[in-house]
Amino acid sequence: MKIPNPISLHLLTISFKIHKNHFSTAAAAASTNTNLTTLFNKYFDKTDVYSWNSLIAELARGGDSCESLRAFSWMRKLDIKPNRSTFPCAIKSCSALFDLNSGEQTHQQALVFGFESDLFVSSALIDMYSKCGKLSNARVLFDEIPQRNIVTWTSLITGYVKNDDAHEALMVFKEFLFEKSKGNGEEVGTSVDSVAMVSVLSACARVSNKAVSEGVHGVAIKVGLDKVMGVENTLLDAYAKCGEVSLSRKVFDEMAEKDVVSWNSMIAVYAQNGLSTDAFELVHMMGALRVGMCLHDQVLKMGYVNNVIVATSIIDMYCKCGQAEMARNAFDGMKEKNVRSWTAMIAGYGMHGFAREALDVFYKMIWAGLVEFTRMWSLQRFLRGNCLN
DNA sequence: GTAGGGTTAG
Repeated sequence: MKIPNPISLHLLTISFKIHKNHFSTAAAAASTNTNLTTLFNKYFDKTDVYSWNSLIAELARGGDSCESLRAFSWMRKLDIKPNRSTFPCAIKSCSALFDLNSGEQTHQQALVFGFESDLFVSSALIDMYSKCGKLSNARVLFDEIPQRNIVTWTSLITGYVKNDDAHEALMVFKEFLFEKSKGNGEEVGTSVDSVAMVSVLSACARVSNKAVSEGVHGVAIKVGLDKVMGVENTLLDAYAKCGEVSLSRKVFDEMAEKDVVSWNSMIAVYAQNGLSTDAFELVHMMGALRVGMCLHDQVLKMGYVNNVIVATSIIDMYCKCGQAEMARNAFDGMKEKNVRSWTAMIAGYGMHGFAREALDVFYKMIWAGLVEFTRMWSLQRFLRGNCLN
Protein backbone atom coordinates (compact mmCIF):
# COMPACT_ATOMS: atom_id res chain seq x y z
CA MET A 1 0.00 0.00 0.00
CA LYS A 2 1.29 3.45 -0.91
CA ILE A 3 0.52 6.29 1.49
CA PRO A 4 -0.85 9.50 -0.06
CA ASN A 5 1.33 12.61 0.35
CA PRO A 6 2.45 14.86 1.90
CA ILE A 7 0.58 14.72 5.21
CA SER A 8 1.55 11.11 5.75
CA LEU A 9 5.20 11.84 5.18
CA HIS A 10 4.98 14.58 7.75
CA LEU A 11 3.32 12.21 10.20
CA LEU A 12 6.04 9.72 9.46
CA THR A 13 8.79 12.26 10.11
CA ILE A 14 7.09 13.43 13.29
CA SER A 15 7.03 9.86 14.56
CA PHE A 16 10.72 9.58 13.64
CA LYS A 17 11.50 12.71 15.57
CA ILE A 18 9.75 11.35 18.65
CA HIS A 19 11.56 8.07 18.16
CA LYS A 20 14.85 9.90 17.70
CA ASN A 21 14.46 11.58 21.11
CA HIS A 22 14.97 8.22 22.75
CA PHE A 23 18.52 8.07 21.41
CA SER A 24 21.33 10.43 21.97
CA THR A 25 24.26 9.05 20.04
CA ALA A 26 25.21 10.27 16.61
CA ALA A 27 25.00 6.72 15.34
CA ALA A 28 21.37 6.44 16.36
CA ALA A 29 20.60 9.78 14.72
CA ALA A 30 22.24 8.67 11.48
CA SER A 31 20.34 5.40 11.40
CA THR A 32 17.08 7.33 11.85
CA ASN A 33 17.55 9.07 8.53
CA THR A 34 18.55 5.83 6.89
CA ASN A 35 15.27 4.44 8.17
CA LEU A 36 13.48 7.43 6.70
CA THR A 37 14.88 6.56 3.29
CA THR A 38 14.08 2.87 3.80
CA LEU A 39 10.48 3.59 4.74
CA PHE A 40 10.22 6.02 1.88
CA ASN A 41 11.21 3.13 -0.39
CA LYS A 42 8.59 0.90 1.09
CA TYR A 43 5.58 3.18 1.31
CA PHE A 44 5.89 6.11 -1.07
CA ASP A 45 5.06 6.53 -4.67
CA LYS A 46 8.41 6.95 -6.38
CA THR A 47 6.86 8.32 -9.53
CA ASP A 48 5.46 11.32 -7.67
CA VAL A 49 7.63 14.47 -7.58
CA TYR A 50 5.97 15.62 -4.34
CA SER A 51 7.14 12.49 -2.55
CA TRP A 52 10.69 13.24 -3.61
CA ASN A 53 10.44 16.89 -2.67
CA SER A 54 9.25 15.96 0.80
CA LEU A 55 12.05 13.44 1.25
CA ILE A 56 14.76 15.84 0.02
CA ALA A 57 13.37 18.64 2.21
CA GLU A 58 13.05 16.49 5.34
CA LEU A 59 16.58 15.16 4.98
CA ALA A 60 17.94 18.68 4.46
CA ARG A 61 16.01 19.96 7.48
CA GLY A 62 17.30 17.10 9.60
CA GLY A 63 20.86 18.13 8.72
CA ASP A 64 21.58 15.10 6.54
CA SER A 65 22.59 17.02 3.43
CA CYS A 66 24.48 14.05 1.99
CA GLU A 67 21.40 11.83 2.03
CA SER A 68 19.35 14.71 0.69
CA LEU A 69 21.65 15.06 -2.33
CA ARG A 70 21.67 11.31 -2.83
CA ALA A 71 17.87 11.36 -2.89
CA PHE A 72 18.01 14.13 -5.50
CA SER A 73 20.33 12.19 -7.80
CA TRP A 74 18.36 8.99 -7.26
CA MET A 75 15.23 10.84 -8.34
CA ARG A 76 17.02 12.10 -11.45
CA LYS A 77 18.18 8.57 -12.27
CA LEU A 78 14.56 7.42 -12.21
CA ASP A 79 13.93 10.26 -14.65
CA ILE A 80 11.40 12.04 -12.41
CA LYS A 81 10.96 15.60 -13.60
CA PRO A 82 11.82 18.03 -10.77
CA ASN A 83 9.66 21.08 -10.14
CA ARG A 84 10.41 24.54 -8.69
CA SER A 85 10.26 23.26 -5.10
CA THR A 86 12.80 20.52 -5.72
CA PHE A 87 15.72 22.86 -6.37
CA PRO A 88 15.87 25.17 -3.33
CA CYS A 89 16.32 22.23 -0.97
CA ALA A 90 18.78 20.39 -3.19
CA ILE A 91 20.85 23.58 -3.59
CA LYS A 92 20.65 24.23 0.15
CA SER A 93 22.16 20.80 0.76
CA CYS A 94 25.03 21.67 -1.61
CA SER A 95 25.80 24.86 0.33
CA ALA A 96 25.56 23.06 3.67
CA LEU A 97 28.24 20.67 2.38
CA PHE A 98 30.25 23.50 0.72
CA ASP A 99 30.05 21.25 -2.32
CA LEU A 100 30.66 23.58 -5.27
CA ASN A 101 30.70 20.73 -7.80
CA SER A 102 27.25 19.46 -6.89
CA GLY A 103 26.09 23.05 -6.59
CA GLU A 104 27.14 23.85 -10.14
CA GLN A 105 25.55 20.67 -11.44
CA THR A 106 22.28 21.43 -9.65
CA HIS A 107 22.41 24.99 -11.00
CA GLN A 108 22.79 23.52 -14.47
CA GLN A 109 19.76 21.31 -13.92
CA ALA A 110 17.73 24.29 -12.69
CA LEU A 111 18.64 26.07 -15.93
CA VAL A 112 17.62 23.07 -18.02
CA PHE A 113 14.21 22.94 -16.38
CA GLY A 114 13.79 26.71 -16.58
CA PHE A 115 13.67 27.53 -12.87
CA GLU A 116 16.67 29.81 -12.58
CA SER A 117 14.59 32.96 -12.44
CA ASP A 118 12.48 31.60 -9.57
CA LEU A 119 13.23 33.74 -6.50
CA PHE A 120 13.46 30.72 -4.20
CA VAL A 121 15.93 29.06 -6.55
CA SER A 122 18.05 32.15 -7.14
CA SER A 123 18.22 32.96 -3.41
CA ALA A 124 19.45 29.46 -2.74
CA LEU A 125 21.98 29.76 -5.59
CA ILE A 126 23.32 33.11 -4.33
CA ASP A 127 23.73 31.56 -0.91
CA MET A 128 25.39 28.43 -2.32
CA TYR A 129 27.94 30.35 -4.43
CA SER A 130 28.86 32.70 -1.61
CA LYS A 131 29.24 29.85 0.88
CA CYS A 132 31.51 28.09 -1.61
CA GLY A 133 33.64 31.23 -1.93
CA LYS A 134 32.40 32.16 -5.42
CA LEU A 135 31.05 35.57 -4.51
CA SER A 136 31.46 36.94 -8.04
CA ASN A 137 29.09 34.24 -9.35
CA ALA A 138 26.62 35.18 -6.62
CA ARG A 139 26.83 38.84 -7.59
CA VAL A 140 26.26 38.11 -11.28
CA LEU A 141 23.15 36.07 -10.41
CA PHE A 142 21.91 38.83 -8.11
CA ASP A 143 22.41 41.52 -10.73
CA GLU A 144 20.45 39.49 -13.27
CA ILE A 145 17.33 39.28 -11.11
CA PRO A 146 14.80 41.85 -12.31
CA GLN A 147 12.58 41.80 -9.21
CA ARG A 148 14.40 41.03 -5.99
CA ASN A 149 12.85 40.31 -2.65
CA ILE A 150 14.25 40.64 0.86
CA VAL A 151 15.62 37.10 0.81
CA THR A 152 17.74 37.68 -2.31
CA TRP A 153 19.09 40.89 -0.77
CA THR A 154 19.83 39.12 2.50
CA SER A 155 21.55 36.24 0.73
CA LEU A 156 23.94 38.65 -0.95
CA ILE A 157 24.54 40.73 2.19
CA THR A 158 25.31 37.59 4.18
CA GLY A 159 27.54 36.44 1.32
CA TYR A 160 29.73 39.52 1.67
CA VAL A 161 29.87 39.21 5.46
CA LYS A 162 30.91 35.56 5.25
CA ASN A 163 33.56 36.42 2.67
CA ASP A 164 35.12 39.05 4.96
CA ASP A 165 33.81 42.09 3.15
CA ALA A 166 31.49 43.68 5.71
CA HIS A 167 31.94 47.09 4.08
CA GLU A 168 30.50 45.87 0.81
CA ALA A 169 27.70 44.14 2.75
CA LEU A 170 26.75 47.50 4.26
CA MET A 171 26.96 49.13 0.83
CA VAL A 172 24.48 46.55 -0.48
CA PHE A 173 22.15 47.31 2.44
CA LYS A 174 22.43 51.02 1.68
CA GLU A 175 21.59 50.25 -1.93
CA PHE A 176 18.58 48.26 -0.69
CA LEU A 177 17.34 51.18 1.41
CA PHE A 178 17.84 53.49 -1.56
CA GLU A 179 15.93 51.20 -3.95
CA LYS A 180 13.19 50.92 -1.35
CA SER A 181 12.91 54.68 -0.90
CA LYS A 182 12.68 55.14 -4.67
CA GLY A 183 9.72 52.79 -5.05
CA ASN A 184 6.30 54.30 -4.53
CA GLY A 185 4.16 52.15 -2.28
CA GLU A 186 5.04 48.82 -0.75
CA GLU A 187 6.20 46.07 -3.05
CA VAL A 188 5.46 42.53 -1.95
CA GLY A 189 8.34 40.85 -0.16
CA THR A 190 10.70 43.81 -0.17
CA SER A 191 10.28 44.99 3.40
CA VAL A 192 13.25 44.51 5.67
CA ASP A 193 12.65 41.68 8.13
CA SER A 194 14.40 40.38 11.24
CA VAL A 195 16.68 38.00 9.33
CA ALA A 196 17.91 40.85 7.14
CA MET A 197 18.39 43.00 10.21
CA VAL A 198 20.49 40.31 11.90
CA SER A 199 22.60 39.94 8.80
CA VAL A 200 23.24 43.69 8.50
CA LEU A 201 24.02 44.00 12.21
CA SER A 202 26.55 41.19 11.93
CA ALA A 203 28.23 43.33 9.25
CA CYS A 204 28.22 46.26 11.72
CA ALA A 205 29.93 44.07 14.29
CA ARG A 206 32.73 43.44 11.83
CA VAL A 207 33.34 47.04 10.77
CA SER A 208 33.14 48.03 14.47
CA ASN A 209 32.06 51.61 13.95
CA LYS A 210 29.76 53.06 16.60
CA ALA A 211 28.00 55.55 14.32
CA VAL A 212 27.26 52.87 11.73
CA SER A 213 25.88 50.51 14.39
CA GLU A 214 23.73 53.26 15.83
CA GLY A 215 22.44 54.08 12.37
CA VAL A 216 21.39 50.49 11.71
CA HIS A 217 19.92 50.29 15.22
CA GLY A 218 17.87 53.34 14.24
CA VAL A 219 16.59 51.55 11.14
CA ALA A 220 15.60 48.57 13.32
CA ILE A 221 13.65 50.86 15.66
CA LYS A 222 11.98 52.60 12.73
CA VAL A 223 10.72 49.36 11.21
CA GLY A 224 9.77 47.92 14.61
CA LEU A 225 12.26 45.05 14.67
CA ASP A 226 14.42 46.23 17.56
CA LYS A 227 12.56 44.05 20.10
CA VAL A 228 13.10 40.79 18.23
CA MET A 229 15.41 38.55 20.26
CA GLY A 230 17.72 37.62 17.40
CA VAL A 231 18.07 41.27 16.42
CA GLU A 232 18.81 42.26 20.02
CA ASN A 233 21.43 39.52 20.31
CA THR A 234 23.25 40.72 17.20
CA LEU A 235 22.94 44.36 18.24
CA LEU A 236 24.46 43.53 21.61
CA ASP A 237 27.41 41.95 19.82
CA ALA A 238 27.74 44.84 17.37
CA TYR A 239 28.01 47.43 20.17
CA ALA A 240 30.49 45.23 22.00
CA LYS A 241 32.70 44.97 18.91
CA CYS A 242 32.69 48.78 18.78
CA GLY A 243 34.02 48.78 22.34
CA GLU A 244 30.69 50.09 23.67
CA VAL A 245 30.30 47.67 26.57
CA SER A 246 27.73 49.78 28.42
CA LEU A 247 25.55 50.07 25.30
CA SER A 248 25.72 46.26 24.99
CA ARG A 249 24.59 45.93 28.58
CA LYS A 250 21.77 48.37 27.96
CA VAL A 251 20.50 46.23 25.08
CA PHE A 252 20.88 43.13 27.27
CA ASP A 253 19.00 44.64 30.22
CA GLU A 254 16.15 45.83 28.04
CA MET A 255 15.57 42.42 26.49
CA ALA A 256 12.21 41.04 27.61
CA GLU A 257 13.45 37.53 26.81
CA LYS A 258 16.99 36.21 26.80
CA ASP A 259 18.23 32.97 25.34
CA VAL A 260 21.53 31.14 25.69
CA VAL A 261 23.04 33.29 22.93
CA SER A 262 22.18 36.49 24.84
CA TRP A 263 23.77 35.24 28.04
CA ASN A 264 26.85 33.80 26.37
CA SER A 265 27.39 36.96 24.33
CA MET A 266 27.13 39.30 27.29
CA ILE A 267 29.38 37.17 29.49
CA ALA A 268 31.93 36.94 26.66
CA VAL A 269 31.86 40.73 26.19
CA TYR A 270 32.80 41.23 29.85
CA ALA A 271 35.42 38.48 29.79
CA GLN A 272 37.10 39.88 26.68
CA ASN A 273 37.21 43.36 28.14
CA GLY A 274 38.80 42.23 31.37
CA LEU A 275 35.64 42.91 33.38
CA SER A 276 35.68 39.60 35.22
CA THR A 277 33.56 40.81 38.16
CA ASP A 278 30.69 41.70 35.83
CA ALA A 279 31.12 38.42 33.97
CA PHE A 280 30.94 36.41 37.20
CA GLU A 281 27.92 38.38 38.31
CA LEU A 282 26.08 37.37 35.16
CA VAL A 283 27.13 33.74 35.50
CA HIS A 284 25.76 33.87 39.02
CA MET A 285 22.49 35.42 37.82
CA MET A 286 22.19 32.80 35.11
CA GLY A 287 22.63 30.07 37.76
CA ALA A 288 20.06 31.72 39.98
CA LEU A 289 17.59 31.86 37.11
CA ARG A 290 18.10 28.17 36.46
CA VAL A 291 17.34 27.32 40.07
CA GLY A 292 14.43 29.76 40.03
CA MET A 293 12.94 28.08 36.98
CA CYS A 294 13.24 24.66 38.64
CA LEU A 295 11.49 25.98 41.72
CA HIS A 296 8.78 27.56 39.59
CA ASP A 297 8.30 24.16 37.98
CA GLN A 298 7.98 22.47 41.38
CA VAL A 299 5.55 25.14 42.58
CA LEU A 300 3.39 24.50 39.51
CA LYS A 301 3.48 20.75 40.04
CA MET A 302 2.55 21.04 43.72
CA GLY A 303 -0.21 23.52 43.05
CA TYR A 304 1.28 26.30 45.17
CA VAL A 305 1.16 28.75 42.28
CA ASN A 306 -2.21 30.04 43.45
CA ASN A 307 -0.66 31.25 46.65
CA VAL A 308 -0.23 35.02 46.27
CA ILE A 309 2.98 35.22 48.25
CA VAL A 310 4.62 32.38 46.31
CA ALA A 311 3.52 33.75 42.94
CA THR A 312 4.75 37.23 43.82
CA SER A 313 8.15 35.86 44.76
CA ILE A 314 8.32 34.14 41.38
CA ILE A 315 7.59 37.44 39.62
CA ASP A 316 10.25 39.16 41.65
CA MET A 317 12.75 36.38 40.92
CA TYR A 318 12.20 36.58 37.15
CA CYS A 319 12.49 40.37 37.18
CA LYS A 320 15.74 40.33 39.10
CA CYS A 321 17.12 37.70 36.72
CA GLY A 322 16.26 39.94 33.76
CA GLN A 323 13.33 37.90 32.43
CA ALA A 324 10.54 40.45 32.13
CA GLU A 325 8.59 38.27 29.72
CA MET A 326 8.55 35.27 32.08
CA ALA A 327 7.62 37.57 34.96
CA ARG A 328 4.73 38.97 32.95
CA ASN A 329 3.49 35.49 32.06
CA ALA A 330 3.52 34.51 35.73
CA PHE A 331 1.83 37.80 36.63
CA ASP A 332 -0.92 37.37 34.05
CA GLY A 333 -1.50 33.80 35.21
CA MET A 334 -2.23 34.82 38.80
CA LYS A 335 -5.79 34.23 39.91
CA GLU A 336 -5.64 36.93 42.54
CA LYS A 337 -3.13 39.73 42.96
CA ASN A 338 -2.34 41.91 45.93
CA VAL A 339 -0.56 45.26 46.09
CA ARG A 340 2.77 43.49 46.44
CA SER A 341 2.24 41.51 43.21
CA TRP A 342 1.47 44.67 41.27
CA THR A 343 4.41 46.47 42.80
CA ALA A 344 6.80 43.62 41.96
CA MET A 345 5.73 43.71 38.32
CA ILE A 346 5.95 47.51 38.05
CA ALA A 347 9.33 47.59 39.75
CA GLY A 348 10.54 44.77 37.50
CA TYR A 349 9.61 46.71 34.38
CA GLY A 350 11.04 49.92 35.78
CA MET A 351 14.34 48.23 36.59
CA HIS A 352 14.82 47.22 32.97
CA GLY A 353 13.81 50.41 31.23
CA PHE A 354 10.30 49.34 30.22
CA ALA A 355 8.72 52.67 31.12
CA ARG A 356 5.63 52.24 29.00
CA GLU A 357 4.89 48.74 30.35
CA ALA A 358 5.57 49.87 33.92
CA LEU A 359 3.13 52.76 33.63
CA ASP A 360 0.58 50.55 31.91
CA VAL A 361 0.58 48.10 34.84
CA PHE A 362 0.59 51.02 37.26
CA TYR A 363 -2.60 52.48 35.75
CA LYS A 364 -4.26 49.07 35.69
CA MET A 365 -3.44 48.75 39.35
CA ILE A 366 -5.14 52.07 40.12
CA TRP A 367 -8.05 51.00 37.96
CA ALA A 368 -8.33 47.81 40.00
CA GLY A 369 -8.71 50.04 43.06
CA LEU A 370 -5.81 48.34 44.75
CA VAL A 371 -3.49 51.22 45.32
CA GLU A 372 -2.73 52.81 48.65
CA PHE A 373 -1.82 56.46 48.37
CA THR A 374 1.51 56.14 50.12
CA ARG A 375 2.60 53.47 47.67
CA MET A 376 1.24 55.41 44.74
CA TRP A 377 3.45 58.42 45.38
CA SER A 378 6.49 56.34 46.06
CA LEU A 379 5.90 54.40 42.85
CA GLN A 380 5.59 57.58 40.84
CA ARG A 381 8.87 58.78 42.24
CA PHE A 382 10.37 55.42 41.46
CA LEU A 383 9.20 55.52 37.88
CA ARG A 384 10.39 59.09 37.32
CA GLY A 385 13.77 58.26 38.75
CA ASN A 386 14.22 55.01 36.88
CA CYS A 387 12.83 55.21 33.43
CA LEU A 388 11.12 58.40 32.49
CA ASN A 389 14.21 60.46 31.79
C1' DG B 1 0.82 20.08 -1.00
C1' DT B 2 6.36 20.81 -1.18
C1' DA B 3 10.68 25.75 -1.22
C1' DG B 4 15.07 30.26 -0.10
C1' DG B 5 18.28 34.18 3.72
C1' DG B 6 20.29 35.24 10.13
C1' DT B 7 23.03 36.00 15.71
C1' DT B 8 27.33 34.53 20.52
C1' DA B 9 31.26 31.72 22.51
C1' DG B 10 35.03 27.91 21.84
